[in-house]
Amino acid sequence: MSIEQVRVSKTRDKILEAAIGLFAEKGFNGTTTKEIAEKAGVNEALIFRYFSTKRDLYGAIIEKKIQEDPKIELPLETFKETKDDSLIFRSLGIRMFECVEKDPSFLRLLHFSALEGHELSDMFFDTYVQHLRTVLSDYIEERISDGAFKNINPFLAARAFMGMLTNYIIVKELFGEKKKKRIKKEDVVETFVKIFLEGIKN
Amino acid sequence: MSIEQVRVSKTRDKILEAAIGLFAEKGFNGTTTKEIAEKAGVNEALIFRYFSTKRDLYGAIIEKKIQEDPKIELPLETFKETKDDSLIFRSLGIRMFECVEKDPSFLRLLHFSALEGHELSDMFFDTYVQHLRTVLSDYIEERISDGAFKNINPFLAARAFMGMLTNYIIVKELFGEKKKKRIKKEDVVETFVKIFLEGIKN
DNA sequence: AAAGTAAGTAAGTAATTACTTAATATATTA
DNA sequence: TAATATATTAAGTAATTACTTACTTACTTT
Repeated sequence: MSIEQVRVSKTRDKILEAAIGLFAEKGFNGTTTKEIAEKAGVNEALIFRYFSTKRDLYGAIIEKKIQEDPKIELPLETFKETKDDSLIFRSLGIRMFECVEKDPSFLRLLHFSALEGHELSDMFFDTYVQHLRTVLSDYIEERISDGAFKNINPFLAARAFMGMLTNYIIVKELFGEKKKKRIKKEDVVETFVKIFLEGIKN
Repeated sequence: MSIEQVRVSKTRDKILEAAIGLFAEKGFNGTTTKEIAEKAGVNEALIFRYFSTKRDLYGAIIEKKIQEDPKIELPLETFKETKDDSLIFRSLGIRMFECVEKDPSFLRLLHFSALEGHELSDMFFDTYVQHLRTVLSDYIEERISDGAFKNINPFLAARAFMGMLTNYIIVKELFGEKKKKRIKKEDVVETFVKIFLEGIKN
C-alpha cells in the first residue's frame, strides 16, 4: 500500500509541481493543461485522472500551499518573553523576506488567485497574512499595557509594520524593480524597525 | 475634421472603456474579444480595425491610463512650503486612498499587467509609484537637512510611509477584506502618520 | 450628384482549448 | 500463471479562441 501510494503520488506530485510553477508564472487562464503535462513529463490525460477539472487542480495547489506552510514558525513565539522589541521586530521582518525568497512562486500565486477570484484565495490569504497579523497585534497590545508602547490601535499598528515590509517585498518580487541599487534586506528591515519602534514607543 | 474625430473616437472609446473594465476584472487571458465587443456594443471585427491585435488594445489601455493620470497633483506641491509635516503626510495619505477609490479598475489593472508581464507595465508602475516616491523622498531629505527629521535614508523612509498605506489599500481593494470592521480612512491615515512622524522626527 | 473614404457587419478561418474515450501496458493478487 | 486492478497512452471531441474576408451602409468632398 505504501509503495503504491508512493507511485501514485509521484505522478500526481509531478503534475502539481509543474502546475504550481506555471500558474504562478502565467496565472490560471494563461496556462494550458497541455503545457502542464509537458512540463511535468506526463500525458495530458493523466491530469484529468488525478484532478477532475483544471480548476480542481488549481484548488489542490492552493490547498497544498496552505498545508505545507510551516505556519511561519514565528520568531515572536520564541522571543516574546524577552520583550526585546528591536530583536523581535527585526527577526520578524527578516523572516518575512526569507519566507518569500524561499518560495518565489508563492507571492505570485497568492496575487493571481486573488485577482482571478479563486474560491480558495481567501483561505490562502488568511493562512499567510491574517494569522501573522493577529499574533503581532496581540504582542503590541501586550506592550501597550506594559506601558512600553503608546496607546494606539494595536491592529492598525500591526498593519502599519507589516505593510511597510510587505509592500517593499511585493514591489521587489512582483514589479521586479531594477536590481541595481537594491538595498540589503537587513538594512531595509533595520530602518523600518527603527522608524516603527520610535514611532510607537513611549 | 473635428466632427469626424469625435465619431472615430466614439467607437474607439467604447471599445477602450469596455476593455478596461474587463481586463481589470479578469485579466488579459481571462477576457475574450467577443466579450469586449458585446460590452462595448460594437461588432467584434471593429476591435481589429482600431487595434491590430488584442495585445495592442491592452497596450493602448495602459497608455491611456498613464496619460489621463492627473499626475496626482500632489498635496506636497501645495503644502511643501508650510513645512507642516502632519498636514502634508495626512493629505498625501488621504489622496492615495481617494485616487484608488475614484478608479476601482486602476489597482487591478496595475497588478494584472505586472503579473501577466505586459511590456508597458513598468511604465505604468513608474508613472504612479516612482514619481510619488521621488517627490516624497526629496521632501524628507529636505526636512532632514532642516534638522527636523532624523538622519535616515530618505528613500527608505518614503517607501516605509507609502508602503504602510499602499499595502492597506491593496489588501482592502484586491483581497476584498470583509467590510465589517473596516476603519474610516481618516483614522487609518491619522494613525499611520502618527507612527511614521514620531518615528522619524528629531 | 458622383466619387471616394471610412464605419460597420455577417460569416467565416485555422488553431487551440479543456476534457473524453477506448485501448494498451504494467503491476498486484489469487 | 491467470485474473484483476491500476497506470498510461494516442487519438479523438466539441467548443472557443483571436483574427480575416468580402461586402454593405453612411458620410464627406468636389
